[in-house]
Formats: sequence, structure tokens, C-alpha cells
Amino acid sequence: MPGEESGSVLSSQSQVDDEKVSPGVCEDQLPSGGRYILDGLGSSRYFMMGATQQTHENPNPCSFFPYTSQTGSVYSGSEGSRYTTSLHYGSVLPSSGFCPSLCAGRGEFGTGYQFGHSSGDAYHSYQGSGSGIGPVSLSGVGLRSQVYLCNRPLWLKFHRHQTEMIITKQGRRMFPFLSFNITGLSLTTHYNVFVEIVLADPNHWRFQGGKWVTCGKADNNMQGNKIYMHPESPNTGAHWMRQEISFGKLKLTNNKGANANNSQLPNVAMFLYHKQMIVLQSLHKYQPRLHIVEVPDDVIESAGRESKSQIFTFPENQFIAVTAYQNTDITQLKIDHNPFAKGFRDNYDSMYTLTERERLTPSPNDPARAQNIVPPGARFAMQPFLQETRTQSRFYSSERTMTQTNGVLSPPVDDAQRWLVTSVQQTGPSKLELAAYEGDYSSSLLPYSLKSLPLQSHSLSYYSEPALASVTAGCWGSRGSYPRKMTSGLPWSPRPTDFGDEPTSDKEKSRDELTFTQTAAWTESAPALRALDSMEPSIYSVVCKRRKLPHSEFGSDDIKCEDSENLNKESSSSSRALGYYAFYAST
DNA sequence: CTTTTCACAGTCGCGCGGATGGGA
DNA sequence: TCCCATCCGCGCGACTGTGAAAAG
Repeated sequence: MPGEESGSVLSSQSQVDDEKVSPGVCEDQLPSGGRYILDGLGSSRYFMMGATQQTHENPNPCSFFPYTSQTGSVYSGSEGSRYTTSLHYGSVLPSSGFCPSLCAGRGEFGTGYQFGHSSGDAYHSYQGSGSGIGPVSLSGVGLRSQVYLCNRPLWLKFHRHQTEMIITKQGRRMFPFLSFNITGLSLTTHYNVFVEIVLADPNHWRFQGGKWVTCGKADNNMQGNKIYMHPESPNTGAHWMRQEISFGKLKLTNNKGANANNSQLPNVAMFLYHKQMIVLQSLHKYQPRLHIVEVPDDVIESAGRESKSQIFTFPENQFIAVTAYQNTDITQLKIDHNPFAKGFRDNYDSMYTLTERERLTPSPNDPARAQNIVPPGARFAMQPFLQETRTQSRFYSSERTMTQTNGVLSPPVDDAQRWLVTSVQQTGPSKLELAAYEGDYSSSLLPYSLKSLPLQSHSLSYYSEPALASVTAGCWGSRGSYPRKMTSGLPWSPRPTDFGDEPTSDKEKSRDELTFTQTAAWTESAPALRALDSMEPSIYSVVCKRRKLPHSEFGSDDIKCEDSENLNKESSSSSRALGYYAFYAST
């Protein structure tokens, strides 16, 4: 894969780091050889990370808690014994509504938790994540709480190049943002859901020679808020499970005084403050974690009782905080996928001037037209360049065809894809060994099943473009970040699986196609369909990304240009997003 | 030299107000 | 004629990455 090659240097570095820092999968659950195994991205990635069933009663929570520093970094010690813990199932969070100690920062926060895998080496920290299948009793026997990272494929795209997140004084939103689906909660029990961002490793990082390298020790004395409470907290389990939970408005800042005013507020009010920002430090690697904390209905009665809490960690959510992007690959990914950066996308319309007739005919789903997008001997004399970049395509496979794009516009395909899902148990390591880096996108490699879900029609208005609709589904999800235009809930009842011609069974599919397919898991079908119908000609057009470079240098590597194939690949994939899929644990 | 800050241009969604059309 | 609902256009604010300047 060109993309893989282009990112190999960085990836290998990242791989090493991740191996050292944030192993995400139990070693005995995945075979060696899988590139991402060391990257902490094993097959468990579609899952909540490691639900342990332990429910330690901890007389001295602090003794369990690996965060001994005031800063509450995730890594715990000199031996690198553990960094992030995949899932920490605890039951010792003081229960009086939302734990007030949270307001005091991570150090105190942590005291309320215990970690199921607090002992052992770093890999054990993630052991629980390996299966991710184990039922977790959150508020009662038999309940299974599971968390799915909705936009995981997009996260993986960034993770491949080492995700960077801009931090600014006024606060910058994350992109991709965190978006989860939760299942297995008690319908009537109230929960607080919040995200905490903790140091992922004890290093200070710098971008040198085109890759991220460690550079001294992290400053773990950083003060500031590390928690973002979901604005809808607290709420019932039914509410949280109704649809995806997005943290699109979560902002990152390097301004330590960003929440100074908030600190004057009562604790609970502070966490409900919708403009809360998380204070991070530039050039440090962080790991977001999702917390689900049960809120007793009767605070007074339960004052002496313990709250139940869970922490979910997805290694692919790791990122390095920066004040300016270092890796141009990351920049390009952000531009490609973040709708707010649309202005930086150079598409066909801006690159070339087409006559109206050229623009309007043939129709967007006409293959002939699509083939005309990049005329031979393209203007700008870019043909050689296009060819070159096609082979170098970092993000997309070059194998996709226009017919796919067209095909998916046809209703029968839509219907078929709407029910994409397979329920294939992992048969053995050999299959995994065959899986390349993203091969585990294939559901056939997952130890759990995929099931379709009823279509959702809540807004994804930021993604009118079908490609974006697919790629970023879940990014600008329905909840939190942008107003929901549909209030009806998402029934989580599983639907019968009817598997059509699905990509998971097509070994010829590129990994990115699979990526998109998986992205589709949380895509809203209706908007995507509409978008396809009203697809602008430009969506089929060449996308050339110029990078700080005079025209005289056209053709150099400084210009990243992706042809219509790639773009339509996205469109095609987006069409696959017409289905609304869910992953669920096989039991 | 590296990192951070800031102004900038571009895109988008939202909200407001005016225009329009239908019904009482 | 009046009232109400809907549609449309415009302005504003939020948000983005860029690139130069400032800071360390």
C-alpha cells in the first residue's frame, strides 16, 4: 500500500513507541506479525477496551491507583510498568452525584479509582482490552457495558501518522473528535459521562527528521483541567444508549488559566459548564479516556455507598498536542476530513475552470463524465504528477473504480449495504496474520459481530458532501457538537443480518476501503443518500493539494495531489456508509 | 533554531428579517 | 384584509489551517 509505505518511517517510530507505551492488546490474543499489534490496535479496537469484571473493594484506593503524581499522568512509573489502562472498572468512586473530587484535578480524581490491571507490565495494562467481550456489571448483575468508538477508522487514519491536536489559548476543538456508542447500561440508572485526557507516556516529544522522537521527560507538573463532562450529564442509561455520544465541543488549550473562572463555580456546575476546556501541554502525548460513572438516584441515601465507574481507553485516540502542525500528513488529513477546513481544499473547481456545460454534463454518476474529470494531458501539465502521486497516495488505494461509485447509487446496492454485517468468529491466528495493518477492519477477523442498525437521520449537516459524510460520520455526530435535528432515538435492538456483497468478504478491498466501510458504521444513511443525489460535480473532480509552493515546483513531492479515483473512492465508500452498522460483542 | 502567537481568508450553520402564499 | 407558515437571502459568529512575526 502506498499509504503504508509513505507512512512507514513514522509508523515504525510510532510503533516502537506504542509498543513501549501503550500496548492495547493482550499478546496472547493476537498473533505476532500484525503490524498494529504492537501499535496497540488489535482486533479489540472496535470494542470497549478491556472490560474487566473485577470489582475490587478497595480499602485504600490510592494504593491501587497508579497515578501517583499530582498531575495524574497515566504512566505510572520509572519502569514504564503501565501507561494507559484500557479499562478500569472501579466501584469506589465516592458517590454523591458527580464526584466532587473530580474538580480538583486528576490527582484527586484518581483516588477514587482502582484499576483492574494495575499490576504487571505495560501489556497487562491493556490485557483487558484484548477481549473486550467480558461483560461488565456496572450497576447490576448481568448488565454489560460496552463502548464503541464510532469514528474509529478516521482515528486510525490519523493514528497511522501519529495524531496531532492543535492547542490554542482560546481553545481548539479536537479533530477527529471523540464519539462513542455505549451499550449495556441500565436504562433507568443515571450516569455521568465524561472524557479525561491524561498523559500517555512520560516523554516530551519533538518532530525531528520527519518523525516524532522523544526529547526528554514530560513535564508532569502541568496543572489544569483534564476533564470534559458531557453537557448532557447526568442522564439515564437509556439516554446515553439512544445514540452516539459525541464530544465535538471539547476544546483543548494550553492556557493554564483557561478554567480559572470555572474554578470559582461549584464543582458540579463547573463540570456542567459547557465551555470547559482541557488544558494540555504542547509536545506531550495524551490519551483520552471515557468515563462512565453511575450517579445514584438518591444522593443522600447513597452518600456512604460507592459509585460504579468505568474507564474506556482506545489507543488510537492518542495524540500529541501541538501549537502548530508538525507532520504535513496530519495537516492534509485534517484538511481532507475536517469540514471547517474546507476552505483549504483545492478541488477541481478551483484548480481548473470548467465551462458550465462541462460541469453539468454528464451527470455526476455518469462514468463517462467521471473519466473526464482529469483529462489526459491535464491542464497545468500535471499528468505526470498525478501519476506519480497516484502511486504515492498516502491515504487511498488507487484501485477503486468509478463503477463502484455509480453502483452504489443504485437502490439495490443501497439496500444491500444497509444491512452489512457479518457475524464471523475469529477462526485462528492465521487469518489475522494475513491481515495487513488494517486488515482487521474486516469483520471476519473480529471476534465479535457486526450488526446493522436502523437508519438514523439525525443531522450531519456539516457533511453535505458524501465523501465527508462517510469519513466523518460520528465526528460531527448528532450529539453535543451540533444540534440534533431528529429527536427520535436510536433503537438498539439488533436487526437480522443480511449480508450482501460486502467488502468484508472481499479481500481485494483496499484497507482504506475497509476503513471507510467501518466508518460507515455510524454514518447516517439518509443525509448521505441525499448528498449523493445532489452531488456537486466538484466532488468528482481532481483534488490537488498544494503545499506552500510556487508553481515552478509543480511536480515535486511538495504537491500532494489526489486524483478523481481517490476522491471517488471516498464517494464510493461513503455510499457504503448508507448502512448504519454497529459492532456488538458476541457472547 | 524551535515554538508560540496572531491576523487572515475561507467555509459553514444559524438566526433574523423581508417576501411570498394560503387560509380564515 | 389580516394572520400565519414557509421560503429565501444576508450578516454574523464559529471554526479551520496558513504564514508571518514574535518569543524563548
